[in-house]
Amino acid sequence: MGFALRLILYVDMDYFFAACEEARHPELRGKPLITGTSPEETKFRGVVEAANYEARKFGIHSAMPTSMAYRLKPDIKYIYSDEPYYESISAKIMEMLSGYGFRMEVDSIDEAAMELDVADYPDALKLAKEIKQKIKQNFDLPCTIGVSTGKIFAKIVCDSAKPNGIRVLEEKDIQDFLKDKDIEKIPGVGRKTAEKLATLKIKKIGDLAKADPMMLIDSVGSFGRELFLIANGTDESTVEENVSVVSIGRERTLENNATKMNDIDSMLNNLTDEVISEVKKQKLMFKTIGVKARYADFTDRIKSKSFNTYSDSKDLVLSTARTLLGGLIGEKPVRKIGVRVSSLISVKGQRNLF
DNA sequence: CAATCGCTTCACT
DNA sequence: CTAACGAGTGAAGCGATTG
Repeated sequence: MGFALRLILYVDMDYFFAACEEARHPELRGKPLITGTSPEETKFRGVVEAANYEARKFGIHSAMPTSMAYRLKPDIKYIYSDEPYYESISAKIMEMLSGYGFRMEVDSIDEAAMELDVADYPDALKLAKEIKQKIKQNFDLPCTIGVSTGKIFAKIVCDSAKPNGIRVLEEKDIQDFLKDKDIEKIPGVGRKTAEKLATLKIKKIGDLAKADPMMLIDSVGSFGRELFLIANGTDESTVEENVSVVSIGRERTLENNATKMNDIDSMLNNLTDEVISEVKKQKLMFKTIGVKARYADFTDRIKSKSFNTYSDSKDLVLSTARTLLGGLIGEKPVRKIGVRVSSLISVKGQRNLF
């Protein structure tokens, strides 16, 4: 007791959007359920955002086209994701967690890391159980909690304990736990990175641990160094209280593909409203405005423009976005447009670094 | 030649 | 039948540009 052992507790809500729906509509429980990105009328143009575990039994998972989910399970229950509602539940959960007073990093709508100041694993396990039970009692929602000596280790072990689990990974067990796991279990390693590393015959985290760090850096840049350290049991990640936002954007698929500015005007106005209200809510100003067009053939184009002063003006976003999009709309039909602001500064004055 | 710009790529839910 | 299915949010990286 007493010496400093850094312990991170990582909370990840299980199938969060769908679980929120089960919590407010208990009659949905026990049956396959998905929430998706598009309204009921056009649901087949969208993708699955969350799938409960009954749905996953049929091979359904997030990011899968909704049309495919229906092919796998024709009588599946579908709900159009109600993100403001999930956001409000999330805020309450995060508030409850921050009430513990530990350093805490909110990673997404359904994930958070807490840096504990307990001195041993039994205390951390006890705390994890208490938090899990509170989330169940207060919100009727399941979650999984991972505990380890670093944020990344805690996240990986959390993933391994899903759903509805708790798992503590002690320092002495880390290497052994990691070595047979696929490298894609490391946050930040997706398909492309995995493919690059596969050409070096690296598929498991154990392969990473034995690799030549220089070859790793050659293959995936500075990320290679972090990967090597992780694989060898060193997690340098830190829990950051105020991870500042780099950009704020909204994008949405049009009801009908567009070929003229006229076709996108109202969507552009809506997206701009949403971006501006988020900017104001977070008390930010921006210096760069960007747009994105996705064509019917699913190729994307983006354009952006930077100014030399900060602003939070809706009119500026609207007029700039309209000009930029004007250059992207032509023969090729556009199915989706987006608006984004970046180069952000906090209104309180100081620059938004880190 | 360092900082910024405009854009592409990638990850993740 | 290995193409086609295909939303939304955001960070990182990179070559080009600029002061």
